[in-house]
Amino acid sequence: MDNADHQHFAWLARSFGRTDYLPLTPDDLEALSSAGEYVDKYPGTHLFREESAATAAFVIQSGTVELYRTRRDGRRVVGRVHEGSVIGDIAMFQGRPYISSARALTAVTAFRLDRRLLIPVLLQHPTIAMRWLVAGLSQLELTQRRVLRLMHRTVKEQVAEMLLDDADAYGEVHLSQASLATLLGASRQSVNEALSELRRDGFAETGYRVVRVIDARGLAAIAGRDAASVQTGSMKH
Amino acid sequence: MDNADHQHFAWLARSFGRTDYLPLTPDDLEALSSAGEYVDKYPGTHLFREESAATAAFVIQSGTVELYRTRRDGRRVVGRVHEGSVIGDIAMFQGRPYISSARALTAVTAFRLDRRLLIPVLLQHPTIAMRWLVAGLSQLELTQRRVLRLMHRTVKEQVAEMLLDDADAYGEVHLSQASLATLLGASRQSVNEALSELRRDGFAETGYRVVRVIDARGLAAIAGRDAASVQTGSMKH
DNA sequence: CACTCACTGTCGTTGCCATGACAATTAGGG
DNA sequence: CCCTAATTGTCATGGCAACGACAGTGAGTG
Repeated sequence: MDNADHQHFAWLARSFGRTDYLPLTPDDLEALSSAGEYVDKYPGTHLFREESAATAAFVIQSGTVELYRTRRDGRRVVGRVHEGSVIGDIAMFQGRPYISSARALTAVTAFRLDRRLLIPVLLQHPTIAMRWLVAGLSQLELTQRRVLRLMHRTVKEQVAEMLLDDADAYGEVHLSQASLATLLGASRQSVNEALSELRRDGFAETGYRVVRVIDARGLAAIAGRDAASVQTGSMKH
Repeated sequence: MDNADHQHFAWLARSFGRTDYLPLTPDDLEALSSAGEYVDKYPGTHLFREESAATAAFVIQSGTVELYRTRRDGRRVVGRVHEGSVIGDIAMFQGRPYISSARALTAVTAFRLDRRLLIPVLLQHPTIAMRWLVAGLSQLELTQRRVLRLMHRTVKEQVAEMLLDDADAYGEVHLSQASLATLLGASRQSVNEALSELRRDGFAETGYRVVRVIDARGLAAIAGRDAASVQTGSMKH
């Protein structure tokens, strides 16, 4: 497992955990109800583990799931997902192993869609299958575009862009600086250096495994975006 | 249109023109025959143009098609495709504009699959639709992995890898150094510098709009497929 | 056969960032 | 409540590549 592959998997796992990737509606789930069942997970237990065969996809109903990958030098958390998210679906469709592990952080209820049961049902509901797969295509393309947008910019610009894209509802990004560095393909030291400057200039605050966005407009300026595309909701006064 | 987007589109166009992306079999085409018709194109005429609505996908039956993108500073050829290739399909499924222009270089016969006719037929043949879309997903993922594999290596290593991956049956890559630079996200000068060294060491020859692979093994060694040079440098992150 | 445009080939300068080394701080388990 | 592992914070060094500038060469056109 070399570094580029690790980065690839980290992005994919993170990408498909995003709140804007919600390929299935409640109506869809209703139609697919015969292809799976509800499962309850205690905190700390796994929905699936990386490298194992992707026999099922999961739709989170309630609770929080942590996505991470393991390497020689330890775990790297790549993201957290909540209700509505669909995880493990792309690996399942491709018949590949899961690209990340998924572990319940809180008590979790999920709808488990078993591959063997799901495929025949999808063949009876081809519109759902096509919407789902097209959503996956779009998400993959978006991810690639994000990666390429980050490629040839300074680490400071990359960090600023990353913070804007990945901040949660409280303006916080719950990733270690090492995880950020992995996603950006930069060194931990450079990320730290960039965060130091952002902190000094009052754009962000840093803590243990967390970065808080303070001034989204300032970050957007650094990231080289036009201010119109900032997603904070507090933009319009 | 900024540079990262251009690079993104160039990779996608190139990716889906690859000989290993052949999502449809002759049997599939037989089943889909009512969704389109054969079209003949004279050399120099276009199958489709970038930015226009993707109303159809094309399956090349015979002849050579050139894929290129246009920028302020001129055309950039991103690849050439031959019989069996399916082009324009991903944009069509997503309902997005074409990401590149496709122009016949020789006399070309293609099967044109019109979106409005195709979708209903695919809903009657959901297995074909699912295979097609899953092939698209895999191709996109492969592309992203290729991009990330190239990211944190020297330009010389990137060029070596690119030549190996993209050489045709005669060991030739028909791209200008500027096009290579765009795909790699490097400067034209650096690509030229790298090619100079490869030429000096007898691994490749360069000409006008063409690079010939002379010593594939030597290039493979430079591309970092030996464990020594790559692994040590990428341990830490 | 001019003439133009696109492309190749080179040279300095400048600056960003990977790397290694090490101290300080925080979490979480026993 | 200690103790270890994980994480953050900082510095010096060296190397690669972007950038600007410009000369030389190939290809197509009228």
